[in-house]
Amino acid sequence: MAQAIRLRQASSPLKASCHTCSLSNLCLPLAVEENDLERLEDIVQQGRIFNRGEHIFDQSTPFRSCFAVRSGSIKTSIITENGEEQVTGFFMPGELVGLDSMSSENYACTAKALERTSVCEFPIEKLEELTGKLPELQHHMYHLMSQEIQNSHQLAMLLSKNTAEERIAALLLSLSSRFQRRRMSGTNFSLPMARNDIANFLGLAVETVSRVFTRFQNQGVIKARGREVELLDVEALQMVSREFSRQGGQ
Amino acid sequence: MAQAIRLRQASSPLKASCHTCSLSNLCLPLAVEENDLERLEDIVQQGRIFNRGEHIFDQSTPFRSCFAVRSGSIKTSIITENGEEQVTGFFMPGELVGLDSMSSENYACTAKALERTSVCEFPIEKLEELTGKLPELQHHMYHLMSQEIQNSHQLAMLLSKNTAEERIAALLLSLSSRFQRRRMSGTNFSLPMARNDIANFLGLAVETVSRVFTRFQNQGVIKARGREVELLDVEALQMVSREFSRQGGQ
DNA sequence: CGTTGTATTGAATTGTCTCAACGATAGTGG
DNA sequence: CCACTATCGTTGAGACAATTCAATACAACG
Repeated sequence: MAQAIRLRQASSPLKASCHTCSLSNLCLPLAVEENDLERLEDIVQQGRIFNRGEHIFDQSTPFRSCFAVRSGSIKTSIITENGEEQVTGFFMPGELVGLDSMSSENYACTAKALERTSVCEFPIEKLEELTGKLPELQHHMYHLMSQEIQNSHQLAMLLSKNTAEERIAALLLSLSSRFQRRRMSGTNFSLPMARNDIANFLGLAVETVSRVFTRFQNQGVIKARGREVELLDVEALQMVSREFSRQGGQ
Repeated sequence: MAQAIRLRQASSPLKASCHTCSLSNLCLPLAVEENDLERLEDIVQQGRIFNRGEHIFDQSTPFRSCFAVRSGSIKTSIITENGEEQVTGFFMPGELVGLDSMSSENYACTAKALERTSVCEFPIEKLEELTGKLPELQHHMYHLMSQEIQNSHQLAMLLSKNTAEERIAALLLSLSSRFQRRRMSGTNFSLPMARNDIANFLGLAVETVSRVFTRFQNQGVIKARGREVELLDVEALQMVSREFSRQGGQ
């Protein structure tokens, strides 16, 4: 008892304030009734900070928690038997990382901070227990996981049918809309990831990514300097990204 | 009351017998305690049969149910804005279709029977309700969805980094192991899908698929006649499928 | 001011696609 | 049972997008 009180007090300063979190409309709290929010907050460990390059978790280590990005950004990747890396996703604030590991004892991928990043941790047993009690939350979990499947299908589609230009246009637009969701500029942002990661993620050579960037720039569609990107002609990008199958019919 | 009894009686002959189903070790019953199995059986609609080419459900129609394949096989695909088709998966007996639609009002893809196919239907509201009551079942749902995410990542990887030969070898091995799971021959089976579907799924041209098949055949790795396939040298296929990155190192 | 990692640019190579023709197979109706 | 037709699968030759290899430019950092 006394211990319970002590714990509660001790964790109080660290305890999540989903109530006040600006991302609550994107993250798990979205699904939770105001009066149940405390129960979610009770299981969250909040405020862990990772520096650029640090691992949030590692492939093949015991799967314990899912993580919500609070600020910064994360890349997930799989290391194959050959030692090759495959980037499987980029995660921005409000997005949940680790859903692909819920089928195994160990993490299915490695999550790495692309910049100084703060996360909220949801221990999986507690989360599962809670979703069993809160149907809305369970529904939301299904929703998120399903979304992840769809995203991955979209990616597979992009990789199997689209040209380098189309893939990069699609990525830029995806990032753009994700920035916008957070009420940041959708046309003027800085890429959290290196060219290398983009290339890997999109199944291209780094050189190709570079070439496409400059090609877009020459066409006046974007302005790029290193990681700093400005989308000058969003419509053109949209054209490009869905303009496969039709030949040249701009 | 009387109605309840009537319903129970009426549905009795159609009611699922997960108890006796040979696929219960792959499907949802896997996660359910013996004494809870009835509750799962209560929500299942079993025994719907579809002929080759018939749609189990259609993209953009209201999402109502997930389906477990009982016999036969299913392909799922997305139709893009351009009218292009993208095959997103093949489903064999014991596997669950529709998980990618749980984030939306409507089905995210179309499911089509590749041959005469029998399915069990799980209405989604009832399923969600039940998973809220049976933690093991909830866990299993998370497991399946997570698996689906991983599969899709694997596919993305295959599409982005591997050659035509590697992709096809991987597909053949995947099918092989899925046949084996059902205690069927893993080296001698007939492909449920057309070359066209294989090509679409793997992001290749039909011609390329054809060429690789004959190449494998000339190398004595497989024997193929139409959809009938025999894997003559499984190890060679395994070599091929994971032998990217290393150059020429047979 | 080198050093290291990251990004860009160029030239040559190649795997896969496209286009096109042909063969095989299955289903249909006379 | 045999054409007839449609669909599916195979094979060949040329084109092209992206890769690979190689060199250079740029930025951050101790």
